[in-house]
Amino acid sequence: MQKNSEFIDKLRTSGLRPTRQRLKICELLFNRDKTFHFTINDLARNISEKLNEKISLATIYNTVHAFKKKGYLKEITINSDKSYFDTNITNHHHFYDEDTNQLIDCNNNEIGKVKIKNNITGKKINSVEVLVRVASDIQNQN
Amino acid sequence: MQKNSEFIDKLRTSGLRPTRQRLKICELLFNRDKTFHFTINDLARNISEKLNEKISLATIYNTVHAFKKKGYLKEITINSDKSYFDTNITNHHHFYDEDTNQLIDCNNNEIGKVKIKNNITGKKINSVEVLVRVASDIQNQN
DNA sequence: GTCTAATTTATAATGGTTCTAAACTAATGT
DNA sequence: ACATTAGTTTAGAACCATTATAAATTAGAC
Repeated sequence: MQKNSEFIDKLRTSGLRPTRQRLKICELLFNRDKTFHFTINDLARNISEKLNEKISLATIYNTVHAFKKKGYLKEITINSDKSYFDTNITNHHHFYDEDTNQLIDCNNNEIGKVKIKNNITGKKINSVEVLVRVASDIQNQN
Repeated sequence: MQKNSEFIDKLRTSGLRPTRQRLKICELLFNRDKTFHFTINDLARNISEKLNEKISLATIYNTVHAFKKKGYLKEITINSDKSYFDTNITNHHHFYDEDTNQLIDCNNNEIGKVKIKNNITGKKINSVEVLVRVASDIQNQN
């Protein structure tokens, strides 16, 4: 839960002007008890349903990408045509339910720490992401 | 290294007719010492350079997807606009070099076995994929 | 060879994302 | 308060990777 003035500070300190549109999107994304996953499409739908004012699709794309760049969102790519944004920016992993297309955060202790024994010479590790794909126990259909 | 007759069998046993186009693509993809990663674009370029005959882009898409569906290829999605296919269909993980856009297989012992302590009730695990993003040690540029 | 269903093909259509350039607005200085 | 400037928003066009279409071709079976 964050207040409007906190969003203004947050945006300003990261070099983004706190515009009306960005603040509305902040409220929708960050003024919550729990973090969540969304697609651009989800967000656009949410905005047009919940808000009295319209925000241009271009602005939605711009804002989400700006927030990602500033580290307020993480992108989780499932496959070439399904990409989610995550308001949980801590290091964590995911289950992906292939039946329901649901992306589910792993709790602290559901996945043990991934041990990287040898990294590529001269490179530093930016992230380690585990994606566990699950589906109904019944025989997989093709 | 596989022979043409082996590809014919492989295709036939999986219910795919061994057409001239599919066999050519099999040769390019599977007639190698080492497995590798490619994008559809890479493959299309490869075909137009190395082959005397033209294969329609639609056929390339169809074939790659058919091969994936039959389990002869795995798809590795890096982000919303970068997706690779992998001729290594064994369980393994990847490094992704964000400087060079190179996808690199992890050797057997570079990443320890990922421990899944709690799975989602009633679901079976289809795959566990780890992607380690690396980049030059020098300060990350935005 | 004949038949049928699968496959290939060129091309059109699709649709999500990015680009454009004009209008608007936040921030700063006067 | 006003003027200026650079950043932002906007609608709509453009882009482009992928998929759909429907006609031509081909593999497999008889």
